[in-house]
Amino acid sequence: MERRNTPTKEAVLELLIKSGKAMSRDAIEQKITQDINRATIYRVLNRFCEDGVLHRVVAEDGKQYFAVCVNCDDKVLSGHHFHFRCTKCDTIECLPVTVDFSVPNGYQVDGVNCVLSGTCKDCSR
Amino acid sequence: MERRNTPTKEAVLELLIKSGKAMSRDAIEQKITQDINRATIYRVLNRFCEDGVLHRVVAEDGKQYFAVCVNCDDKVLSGHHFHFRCTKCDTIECLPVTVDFSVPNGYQVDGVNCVLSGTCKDCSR
DNA sequence: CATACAAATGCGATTATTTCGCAATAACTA
DNA sequence: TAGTTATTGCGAAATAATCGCATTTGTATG
Repeated sequence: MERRNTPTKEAVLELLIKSGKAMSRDAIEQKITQDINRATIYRVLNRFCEDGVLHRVVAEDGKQYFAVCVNCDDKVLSGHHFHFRCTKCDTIECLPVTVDFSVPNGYQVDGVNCVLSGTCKDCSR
Repeated sequence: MERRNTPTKEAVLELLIKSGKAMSRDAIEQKITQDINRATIYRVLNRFCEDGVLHRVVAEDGKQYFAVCVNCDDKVLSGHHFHFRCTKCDTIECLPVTVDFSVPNGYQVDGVNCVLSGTCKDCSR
C-alpha cells in the first residue's frame, strides 16, 4: 500500500499548512478551490494521520479537526499539546502549551485529546 | 422553568451514581431497567448538565459521556480533571488528576475537555 | 379532592458527521 | 506504452443527537 501523489492530497495539505489551524472536513470543503468529494476528503485526511503528517483532534462539538502542526520543530508542540477552540470564530488552533499529567498505577495511555474552549485572542478584543 | 421529579430522572441519576463512571446515552439505554425513550434520555442528561448535577465529556469517538463525578467532595475532582477512556472495555472514568495549564495572553477559557485513552487498570492485567 | 398550568415524555422525522462498497479513473513502474 | 493498483466519485448507510408536536403527568391552587 504505497502512497501516490495526487492533486487532491496536495491541495488539502497546502490548505492546512496555509491556514495554520485545525480544520474540519466541512471547513476544508468550503475553503478549498477545487471540487473534491466529501468521502475523498475524509480518506485523504485519515491517510495523512496514519502517515503522521497530520494530527487529529476531536472537539467538544464531537467533530474531527485536522492540523499539520506548523511548529512541529517547536519542542513544545512536537509532543502532546492543548488545543483551543474559539466558540466565536469557530476555529481550532494548537496552543504552545504542553499537556502534563501522571496517571494512577496500572493505566496505560495511548492517546491524548485535550481541547480548551472559549474566546481566542483575536475575538476577545 | 422549574424542574419536576419523575421516575425517569431518578432512574438515570441512580444508574450513573451506581456505575461510578461516565456513560453514553447508548450505555444508559442498555443498562437501565425501565423503558425510556432515546430523546428523553438526552433531554434528561442535558437538563442535569444545565443544573450542574452531571458533567459532560466528549471522547475521541465523538460521543458524549455523562458522569456524576462520585467524588465531587474530593478537591481534586471538583475542578477540571482528566478523563480516561479504556479502549478495551469501552468505559470512561474520572481520573483524580487535575488539568493544569496556562494559556497565552488574550485567551479566555470557558470549557475544558481532556480525555486520555488507552488501557485501564482493570484491563491491563 | 378536583382542576389547571406547564414541565416532561413518546414518537417519528430530521439534521449532521463519518464511513463503506463498488465502479471508474489515474499515478507509478517496468 | 501497458499493466497494476492506489485513488477518486457517487450513492447508500450507519450512528449520534436534536426537534416538533401531541400526549401524559407532576405540582400547586382553589
